[in-house]
Amino acid sequence: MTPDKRRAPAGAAVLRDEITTAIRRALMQELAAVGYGRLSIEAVARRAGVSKTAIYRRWSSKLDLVLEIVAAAAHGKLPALDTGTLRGDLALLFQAVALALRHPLASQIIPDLLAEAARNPSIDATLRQVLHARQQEIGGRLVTRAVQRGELPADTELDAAVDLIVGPLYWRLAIARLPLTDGYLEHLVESVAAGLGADSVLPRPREAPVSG
Amino acid sequence: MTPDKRRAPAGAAVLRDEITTAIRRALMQELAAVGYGRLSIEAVARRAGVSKTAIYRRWSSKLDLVLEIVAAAAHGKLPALDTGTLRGDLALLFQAVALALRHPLASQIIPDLLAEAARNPSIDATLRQVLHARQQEIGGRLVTRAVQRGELPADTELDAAVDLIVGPLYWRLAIARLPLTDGYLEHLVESVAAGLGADSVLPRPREAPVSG
DNA sequence: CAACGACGGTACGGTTGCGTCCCGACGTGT
DNA sequence: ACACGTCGGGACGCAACCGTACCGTCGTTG
Repeated sequence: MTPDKRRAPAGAAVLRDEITTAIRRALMQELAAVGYGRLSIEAVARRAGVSKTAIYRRWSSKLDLVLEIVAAAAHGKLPALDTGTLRGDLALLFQAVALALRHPLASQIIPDLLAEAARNPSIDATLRQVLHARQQEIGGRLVTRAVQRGELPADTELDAAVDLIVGPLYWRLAIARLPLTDGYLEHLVESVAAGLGADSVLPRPREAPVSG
Repeated sequence: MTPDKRRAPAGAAVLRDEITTAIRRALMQELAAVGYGRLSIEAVARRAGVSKTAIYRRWSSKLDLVLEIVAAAAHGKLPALDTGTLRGDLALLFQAVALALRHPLASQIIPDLLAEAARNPSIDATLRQVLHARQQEIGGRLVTRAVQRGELPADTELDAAVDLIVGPLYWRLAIARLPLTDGYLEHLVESVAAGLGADSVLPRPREAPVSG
């Protein structure tokens, strides 16, 4: 039974959005600076200029805090990504990924959380929802359309295709942290397209995909 | 001036190898269990069944400990890797990488340290020595030989080639942590070879590489 | 066989972070 | 204008860890 509430929270008795935002930003910065392992609520509160209580009123634990905020941050924009050609789609996707991984925060937080996911089931589940699943979806659409156009063989395995698409760029930007030289992305488009089984860049009519 | 030493350390006054080994093993396990961020000397000592003093007598700090042990562990074996064909070399390399990343310890420690390297210059430098440089070397030899054989174009960029070779498999095994299905490695060999610019698997005579 | 001397282990103070409790401040609704 | 009730902030007890100092132990050397 829910007793009639005396009054709805109002006035000063309501969570201030500015504080919530400050906590979110501070969390991202702390996460980038020290990683999830060393992350402390106190440091987040210090950096945000708020009290620990302000945080604990909003999230029940450090894990809750990270999961909610990271998931929200990753729920951002997903590109439409339908340029009409496999190479066009790849180029657009790579540009989006490169842009995202340019963010100093993202390029430090993402590898850190992915590593942490190997030992923390909650983080693992969250990342699979907001990262891997999204990649599978984007990659799936990209591959499916390319197959329908006849650019890729019909028996293309989505799983392996995603590895081939995502792996090299992620390796370079997030792991090796090497610069993106001129023309690298364009070159990568060609390499990945060829690796996926697309015809050479020179337009050469392809036979119909295996029927049945 | 160095006064004549009374006596060389001997007997019980010498570091016991068994203790050193136990510390090494415990460090790897702790590193895998909690990551570098949370790593504590006390936990390593507990797990090794030794005292903290035993650790501090051997290494001056947590960073020293990790750097020395990780570098030593990574200095392991490097495959000869010269099978006579690009695809043979790739297959051998992938099998070696897959084997290494199967080790539960390695697959947890490596991503963790790579993420930590983004914010710790010492770790970054060490990993670049023992990982990246080695990859560049192996990849360089692999590509160079393939170019000499005419399997790859002469203007192949080593940098991008390494990304393409290492990225997909690392992504799948260490980041996405997906299983290695039957035939995956063989399939990956073909994809990467094609991505690098090799001819189709069907032997088709290639014109002589660009002369000069 | 006795003395040497560094070993491993325990104990210690200092620091940091967790999670909670209490308090004065504040803006809205009656 | 007043009462309401949650807000943010500071303080507290508890726990873990760091790095060091001290102490008894042990195997080798002379």
